[in-house]
Amino acid sequence: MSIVDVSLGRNLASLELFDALSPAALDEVRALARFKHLTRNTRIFNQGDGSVRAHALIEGCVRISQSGSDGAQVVVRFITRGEMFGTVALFTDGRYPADAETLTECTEVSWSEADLAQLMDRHHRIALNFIRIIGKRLQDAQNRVRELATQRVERRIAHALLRLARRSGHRNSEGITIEFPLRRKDIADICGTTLHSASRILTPWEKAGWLVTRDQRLTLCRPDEIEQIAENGET
Amino acid sequence: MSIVDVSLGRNLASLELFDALSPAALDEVRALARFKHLTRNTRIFNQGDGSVRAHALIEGCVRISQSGSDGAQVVVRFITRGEMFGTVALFTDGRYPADAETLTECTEVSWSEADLAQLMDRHHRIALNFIRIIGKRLQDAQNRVRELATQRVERRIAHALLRLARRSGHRNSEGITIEFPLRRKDIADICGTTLHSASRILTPWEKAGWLVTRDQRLTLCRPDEIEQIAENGET
DNA sequence: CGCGCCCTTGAGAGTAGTCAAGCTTTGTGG
DNA sequence: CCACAAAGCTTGACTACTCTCAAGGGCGCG
Repeated sequence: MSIVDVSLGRNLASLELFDALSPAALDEVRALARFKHLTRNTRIFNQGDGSVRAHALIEGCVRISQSGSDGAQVVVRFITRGEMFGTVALFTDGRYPADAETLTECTEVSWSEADLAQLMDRHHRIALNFIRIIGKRLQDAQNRVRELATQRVERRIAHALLRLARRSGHRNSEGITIEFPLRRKDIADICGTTLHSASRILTPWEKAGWLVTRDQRLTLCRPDEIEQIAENGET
Repeated sequence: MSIVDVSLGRNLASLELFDALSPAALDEVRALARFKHLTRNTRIFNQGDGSVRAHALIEGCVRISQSGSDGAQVVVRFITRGEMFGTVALFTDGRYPADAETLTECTEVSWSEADLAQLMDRHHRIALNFIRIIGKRLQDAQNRVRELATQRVERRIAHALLRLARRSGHRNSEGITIEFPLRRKDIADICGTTLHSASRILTPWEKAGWLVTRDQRLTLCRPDEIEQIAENGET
């Protein structure tokens, strides 16, 4: 077993899907896994593609986005190290409902639908983990629906930034830096607004020193102020 | 076994969650089930309640709605005969994320979280069915996010009505009647708009003869016209 | 008959989208 | 290393969709 295998093996155990699995079971999981290294800005799958696989990210950042027949686009989710993606299509209609594209260099691992079904069959725990994961996603999605339906753009952006910071933020001397590259357009597509509105809202925040964009990375310097907006809808 | 038991037993087999289960397995399922009859406008559970159960509706209609801390409300989903509800909370945080209220007289059946886990453990098929069900819901939710983010109210209402008609519509001489009582406010809360906007949009459609409201039941007389609006965003 | 619930309609205001132009940063090739 | 192109961002002017506030009508029920 090479050094790479060892380290990947350890990483598999840290995926939520394989939480609390025995070493023997993990061996089986690893035997069926397909690892892949990807460069920046690579499509992993496209909306509508068949032959779906269950994916997990070992390292890097991936953007999941969905477009309607009219071309309008929303970002469904950002994926970071340790998270699963492409899971919605599994065991339902067998087509990816969204696109996945790498934002950085990535290492991903994936299993075919049939192999995953077999693993679940032999290790009941995996099925339960899977249920927990998509249950949480469903809650997230429903909260997002409520936000979109009831809150205004400024507040949605504040919420989105806080959520991203909480989930994938690194604390440093300036504040909390969100680890993946975010263009204004991405922020807009997360919040269901336009590039223009996003820009109009973020610029004053930058001017006020509440956040900084550098090299497409966002740092929240004053999360407290942004929290204010998220809560009250005003400064 | 009484006549009621027999008929309920048959009904259990028709629930998607217990699809393709052996008669023996269904017996186990039934043994752990708790049946309940409910009158109109009854709360089944409240947002935030603990000790969650897995629910399924044998007969009737239920509205699932969620409110934010500011009181704003959205309808998450309408449940009709044969569907599950209250599923999101299972195996995640153990609190209902929404309210459930009956819109008609109802018969529901439910299982405790522990009992369902045990059933899944013994009958792997149930877990797979469960995954399929919430996978589909997740897709629905994501599509809804996209609609809210990219489409205007009129189009969202058209889509919502068509979806409801497709899922719970009965064809008759006038058109397709949606089987549960829908107030204007409900339609608004489904589409993330206000009672006023919903009314302003629906009234012209009624005037044009595309739909009729009678006794809080909606009938789509001209689904083709509504389809037009859903597709093109114009008449 | 009066009250409550639901729906409709009008007027006005404001949020956010569209269109358009110019600026900054990044990347690439000479 | 510079020049130029491409991509991303900001900003202004304008428009319009949708919300808010307000008033009134219809219907059923006690």
